[in-house]
Amino acid sequence: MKKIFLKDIAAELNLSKTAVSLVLNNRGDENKISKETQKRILDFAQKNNYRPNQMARGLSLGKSETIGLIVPNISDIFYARIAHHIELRAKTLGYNVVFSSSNEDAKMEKELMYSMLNRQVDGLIIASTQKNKDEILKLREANFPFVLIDRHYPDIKTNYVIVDNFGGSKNMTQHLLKNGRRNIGLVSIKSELDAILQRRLGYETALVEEGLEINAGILKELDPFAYKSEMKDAIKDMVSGLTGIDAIVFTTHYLAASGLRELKLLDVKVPSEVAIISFDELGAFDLVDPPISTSKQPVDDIGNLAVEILVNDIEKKNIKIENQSILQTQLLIRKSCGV
Amino acid sequence: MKKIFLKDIAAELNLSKTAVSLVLNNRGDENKISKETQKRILDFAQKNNYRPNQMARGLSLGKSETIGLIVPNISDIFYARIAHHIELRAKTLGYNVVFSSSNEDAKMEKELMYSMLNRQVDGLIIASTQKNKDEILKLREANFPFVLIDRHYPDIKTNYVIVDNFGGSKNMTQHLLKNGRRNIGLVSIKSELDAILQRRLGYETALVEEGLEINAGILKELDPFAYKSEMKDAIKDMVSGLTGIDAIVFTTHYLAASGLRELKLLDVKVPSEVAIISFDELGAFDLVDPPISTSKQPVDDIGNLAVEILVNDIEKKNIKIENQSILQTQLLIRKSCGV
DNA sequence: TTGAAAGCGCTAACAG
DNA sequence: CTGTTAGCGCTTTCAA
Repeated sequence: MKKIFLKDIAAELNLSKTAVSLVLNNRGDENKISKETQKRILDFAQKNNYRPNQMARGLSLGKSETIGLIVPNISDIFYARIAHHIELRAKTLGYNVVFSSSNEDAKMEKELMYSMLNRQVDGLIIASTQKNKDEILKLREANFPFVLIDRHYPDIKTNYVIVDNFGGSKNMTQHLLKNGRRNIGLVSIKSELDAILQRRLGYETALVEEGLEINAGILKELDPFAYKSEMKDAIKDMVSGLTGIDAIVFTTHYLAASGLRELKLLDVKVPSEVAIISFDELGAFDLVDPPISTSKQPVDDIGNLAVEILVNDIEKKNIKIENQSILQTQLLIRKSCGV
Repeated sequence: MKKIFLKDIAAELNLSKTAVSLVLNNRGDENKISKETQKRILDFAQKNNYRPNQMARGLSLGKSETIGLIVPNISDIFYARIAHHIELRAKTLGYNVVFSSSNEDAKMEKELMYSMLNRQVDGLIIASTQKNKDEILKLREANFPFVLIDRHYPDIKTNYVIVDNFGGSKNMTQHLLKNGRRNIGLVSIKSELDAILQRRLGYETALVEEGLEINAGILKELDPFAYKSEMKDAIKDMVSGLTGIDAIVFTTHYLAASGLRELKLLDVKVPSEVAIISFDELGAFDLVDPPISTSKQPVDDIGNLAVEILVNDIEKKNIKIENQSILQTQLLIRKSCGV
């Protein structure tokens, strides 16, 4: 089965490339090409398994019908799930998706953005490092369609789909308070990410509204690339007699998983001695010992919405209106909270 | 910052497009273009942030420097991890990757293959549904570079990177036997996938070699799309007085997770009453109650190897030699086995 | 060393 | 209704 081109089918059928192209792009009627001719073309193309060269098509059209997706790490189940929904939605709308992981590295992210632009993606969905303000601004200036997910730039007007990190985190903390925990610690990562700041703020706000104090001893911020090794000391420190916390809020699922490992190693009883709760979850959080409570993020909505907003921008070109969605998280209470 | 093209920089510098193109592709020396001219070009390109249009380049070159990845489901942590490693390795070798999920659907998979071919990917990495033999054969005939991962077609000679499903599964089962379990059940999915068959075979072989019998009561094969709802009965059946199994081998991580859920609901003590072990694992299997033993797959090696083999084929074009790797799994023993 | 020109495969005015 | 023609942006012979 050898490759067949547009011109081949034109030649074979004694027609012009134009006619064939038109028909194959469903513009036959519109250009008043006889039903009969159309059928001949379609049949022939079908029978010979004609497959247009998308590079040629893209070059000519100035678009690729491809969406670029940049996430910190595709092997993080959270982003993998989002990617899946993005892919599904994109497919139904006629778009492919190329993805890349930035590894939280600003320079890499910038590279990826340009690499994808070079490849003529029609739009970009980015879970940003939040360290490439200039590049994001450039995209905006250039009127290039893009939507930020999970992480946005609070002081730039862009499309974005994020979750209510503040609210979700506050909820989690309030739940612990409601259940009698008074000495609640936070384990987070050192980060400028707004999402992370908001989660911390939600936590702090809940405490403050309850008239409780926050001090360094109960607020740990670990190096995002060394949290596993730093976790032990952090946990040890928190559960020691000095601070003696009775609950911990973790701002990400991997922190919660890692934290629980250390708690077990230290033989701290969860939840009787220390309750824990996590922002976002891993697939098996309900099976863990004890099952971990969580503020669950609506990954499907994030993915679907992002694609819809993006494709709308790509096709309608009404990029002027920023489309900003803040989705709610869902509080799932499990045994790790002690209730 | 407006877009700049090859011809712009040629015009600006009073050179020909050829010269500029040559230099930009590192073929300046080879074509004896003066160092000075080269520097002028490079500097100008750099300063003006020249970005070649990859569609044009690809069209001209007949290749895209893009690898297509087709997996059953990118949100399965197993494939997400592989994807991550594929992406990393591909990037270092100068390739991008487009991915899509087939959802285990043969027709979809075929669609995706062609869609990617249309987009002129230079090669394909496929974790196949194993239901598209004809298409795979066509790829082979066409001498198109591709490598199968995770699942291969046992009766077709192709490149592939898979794991030793039989051995891994046999190991798991033998471990249970060694620890005194005599009535070991299997929970798998109804599937023609060789990987799944091999896992079952490994289990059966271990039993048979021990002189034990296999009967329908201890061998459950669930519908891959309805395993969650079917799991309850399967488990109930196995632990009932009639069959009274004392251990279960799960052939996938999601089956293990789901099975453990049901065991808990039925108040079956793991591992004292029933030990469990899983082929492949979820991120939190060590935190689960009890921590689940597993045959861990080397996702990094799978990804890296696949890319290396593929790129080698793409670039060296020595597609004649099939490169077939069967990697070993790693048995991780945790509490769910009772030791 | 350099440049003109053809061509990759497809689309889209425009003229007939 | 159909065909001619001119690109899309880049690479690459081939001749100068």
